[in-house]
Amino acid sequence: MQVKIRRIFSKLNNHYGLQKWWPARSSFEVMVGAILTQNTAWTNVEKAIQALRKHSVLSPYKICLLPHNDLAALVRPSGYFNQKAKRLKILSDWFISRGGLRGLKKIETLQLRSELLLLHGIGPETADDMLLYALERPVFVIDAYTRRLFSRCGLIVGDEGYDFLRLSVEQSLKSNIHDMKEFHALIVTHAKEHCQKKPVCKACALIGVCNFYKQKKKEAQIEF
DNA sequence: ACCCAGGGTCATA
DNA sequence: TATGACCATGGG
Repeated sequence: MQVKIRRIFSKLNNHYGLQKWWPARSSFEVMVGAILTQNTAWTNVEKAIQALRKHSVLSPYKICLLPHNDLAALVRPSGYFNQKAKRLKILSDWFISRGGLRGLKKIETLQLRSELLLLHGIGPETADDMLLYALERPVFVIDAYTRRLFSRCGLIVGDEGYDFLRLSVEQSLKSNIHDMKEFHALIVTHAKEHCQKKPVCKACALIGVCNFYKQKKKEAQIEF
């Protein structure tokens, strides 16, 4: 398991190269993006971020002060705009109450993670996005792509818990923050470019990562 | 016209 | 605990 995970990381890394995630201008923007991208295409998130920037409200203080309807209108392109407007306000309120970025840096990783998970609208993946990419903590992000890839590679059955997968990757990469940032980014890049809506994933075969193929909407798995 | 996207919450059984 | 409904826009 550990060896296979490292092998997948290595192959993706050799093929796609450095990813340099997360695309954002500040830690707070990473957190905003993490909420906005929930079950949403990143291209839509970019439009929402641009709108927030254009109106100069991409800060926790501005978001707290902005009326709900105005905020919802700005994040409209990212979908679920009513939910996400509320979640952004909850995040901003917490961000300020914990002393901003300076305050957050003083908090232990596990404490930070449990606090994030208590916020309404922030689940495991969103919290871990924030911890890894905004707060530089050694926490890996498990998303639907990771599960799918690992499943196709025969590493997992599919019903493993979130934390089991997260800890498995964290151990495999020896809690190296840079590698964890890259690995998650590589998995997303790979999935977006080659594993969607194609009968045969040429990249998987080329890279030798998962060699999956589809048959009439049903996936078939080949041994890794 | 349908399917999916870098999830999470809530109600029900 | 395990499914299903719901949230909503934009691109393929």
